Amino acid sequence: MAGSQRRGPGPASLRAPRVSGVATDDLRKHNLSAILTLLHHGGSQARSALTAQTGLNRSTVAALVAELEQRRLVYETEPDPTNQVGRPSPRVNVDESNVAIAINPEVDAITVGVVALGGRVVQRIRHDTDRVPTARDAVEISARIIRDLEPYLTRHGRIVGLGVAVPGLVRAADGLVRWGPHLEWTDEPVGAMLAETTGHDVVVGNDASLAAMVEHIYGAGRGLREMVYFNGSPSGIGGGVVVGGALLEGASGYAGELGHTRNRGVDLEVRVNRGDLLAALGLTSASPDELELRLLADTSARVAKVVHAQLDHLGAAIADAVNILNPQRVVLGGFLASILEKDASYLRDRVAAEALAAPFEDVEIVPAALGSDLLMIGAAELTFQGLLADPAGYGQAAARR
Amino acid sequence: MAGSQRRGPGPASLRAPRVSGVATDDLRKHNLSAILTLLHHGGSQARSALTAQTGLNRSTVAALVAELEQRRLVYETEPDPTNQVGRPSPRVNVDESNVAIAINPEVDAITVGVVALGGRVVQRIRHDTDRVPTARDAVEISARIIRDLEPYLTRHGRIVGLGVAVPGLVRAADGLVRWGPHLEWTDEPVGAMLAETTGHDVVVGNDASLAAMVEHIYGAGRGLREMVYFNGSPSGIGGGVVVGGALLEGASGYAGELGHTRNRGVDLEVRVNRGDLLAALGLTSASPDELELRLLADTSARVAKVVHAQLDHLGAAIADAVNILNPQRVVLGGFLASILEKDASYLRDRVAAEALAAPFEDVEIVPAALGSDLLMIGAAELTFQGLLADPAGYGQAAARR
DNA sequence: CACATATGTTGCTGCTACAAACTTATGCGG
DNA sequence: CCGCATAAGTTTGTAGCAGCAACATATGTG
Repeated sequence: MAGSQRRGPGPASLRAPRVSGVATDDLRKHNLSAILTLLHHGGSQARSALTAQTGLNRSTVAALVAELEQRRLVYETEPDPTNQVGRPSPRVNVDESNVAIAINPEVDAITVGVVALGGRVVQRIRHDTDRVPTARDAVEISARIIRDLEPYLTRHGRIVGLGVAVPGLVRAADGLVRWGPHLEWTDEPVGAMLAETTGHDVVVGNDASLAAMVEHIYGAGRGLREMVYFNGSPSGIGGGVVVGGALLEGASGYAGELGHTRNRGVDLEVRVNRGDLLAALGLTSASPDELELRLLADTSARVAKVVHAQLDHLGAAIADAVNILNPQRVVLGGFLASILEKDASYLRDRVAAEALAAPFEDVEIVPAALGSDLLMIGAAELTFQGLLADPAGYGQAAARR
Repeated sequence: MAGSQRRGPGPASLRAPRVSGVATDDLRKHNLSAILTLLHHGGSQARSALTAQTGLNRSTVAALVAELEQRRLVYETEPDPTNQVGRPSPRVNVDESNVAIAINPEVDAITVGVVALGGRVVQRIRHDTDRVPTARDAVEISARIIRDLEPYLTRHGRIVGLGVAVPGLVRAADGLVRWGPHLEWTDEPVGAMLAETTGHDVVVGNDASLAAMVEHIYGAGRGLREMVYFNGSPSGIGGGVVVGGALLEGASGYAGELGHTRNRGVDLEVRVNRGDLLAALGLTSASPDELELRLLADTSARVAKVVHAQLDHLGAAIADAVNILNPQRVVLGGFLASILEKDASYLRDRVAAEALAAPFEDVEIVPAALGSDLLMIGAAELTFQGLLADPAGYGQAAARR
């Protein structure tokens, strides 16, 4: 059984030739998807809660949950003692034996994780490399780790697929890494290589976009329809945009490159960068937490000046995003969260000065809520999207092969 | 019968508390909507073409068209002589007796138009004003014109509603005009006022966003899923963004303000403006066509310099949009189309210099395709969206009242 | 212990789209 | 001019889906 290789966010089928009609079986598919997605994103809950959220009849929900249970995607347990009148409703849980394998290649390590349906990171293996890994290195290292994990995972459940979070531009159509400046990758078909080597379905996405998606689903952007995410990492500024509750992909999957907006003739990430902060603090390296602590503890004018200079540029970039996209919330991750915490009102004033009043009124600027497992969950989420979109078809397709 | 007042683009129902489940009647609604939308946007066509495009069974399409016909939204006519083997398929036409009334207030005139389902502008009345109209002026003038038109329109068909294209920021929730700098309007409830006065449903939208929508449906962005539109008018630069085939609204309806991106410390529309072009050409005023002709005929270095300076800034703004949104096409309207035609390769080079290579590869930069009726069609389109989203429910609701 | 309340369960109904069989209208080749 | 191939309309019956009503069950309250 050869794995197939899919595009970035979202299952390939949604890209298929647009046919606008909808038949009765699409209906079932949609409702199964709605329920499984509610559980995957919202966690275990009473069946009656699903009834309320979907707006479907309770007999319909019972039937749908039964089908998902039969497909080993969820299971029901005894009702919680709720101290409420009325018959208690059974709890519906996602079946965590369905897992995705997440892969995140970086300049100094390859991290491979196992993420259960529902979003819990079950396992996480970091393989440090002594040089910047080539695409082939990354594939071989991950494949080796996966080979070791696989027997255990398939004995207790099934592997839905592989998801890769890459710091670089990923072509949606086929998961080709067009350009990864820090990894020095150009046009590397990582997805195809991994599919070939491991025999699993593979999806590939941009790391910051995936982080945006995860903050949207589980973090600081939860429940919002319009959100913009900026992430500051040692290697630059990445971003992601959520529109209408879904990650913005663009025509080819490159959308969301907020770090490369040309703010005053140069890229935003040239003016706003982690290195200058470290230098101002007199450090050569620091963990994200350490940087934030030192930054908040520092009271020197020199550091304040650097932070304000960076907030000026960041503010302008946020203002542009606010004018163009009119989001409900702007979420800042990485060191951008740290400089936000350092002087939030200054940043807000800078944005206010450059954005239009009306869209500015509605926007909140907040730090990211999630920590280090963000990219593992994001890569896995990419993989789960196919299953979530068609819970019935997915199992069938796998069985038919 | 009192008219109700709705938000900007899109029918209010879609904003209702998100219920994710879908029942059988939603299915019917969706398929009726799909067929009516195909006809409204694609024009009259053979029933068999609808079958092919929807992917539905031909008996299903026959039933759906019959229902639309019974609701007087479409009618079938004799098949075209196609010179093809096989039984000819009847032509299905939108029923043009369903009309929307479009209103466009400007600094020197109020234009009211009648637009038929299908997008044809049936009538267009321009009322010049001797001063910049207040919101009340605009409402009274339009209401008077509508009162005169109404008997004729209701005798032959029905008025679906009123659509208003306003040069300013419009709050989606209730159609309030938050800020219209050139009209000098602030927080004017034009929609509510018009609904009150005329008794019709009213929807209000931003003029440039509506223009973007129309270029997307009928013009230079036809069939695309991701498109960005910049419009250059005497009063500034407006914009609109199409994402996933739908106009981007943002959290409150203000999205798409591309003219106010802060390119080098000032708004784009300060650096790129029509006045400087006229001045360079030694003109004080000119029609759009005239400006374009003079611009293309001119060979002076002075004009070339002004054009190139403007293209520099426009190029940077387009590059930002390309990096963030990764559109398939960037469409330029108004005088922006004129400076594009003047030196398209220069603009392309400017964008190339500032945008990332990958998203730049996929983008075309083209002039707008549609002319002066753009805003009439756009305002009407806004009105038709409710009908298109639920062809059955719409008629019913009106009848029930 | 009776009652109100909320939910699960069961059997039936209506709606929707589909499939199959048949019919009709056209072009084409002899 | 006729028969055949083709493509589409039409008719009739069917499968699947969600909803609904009636009944059953489990909890809290007075």
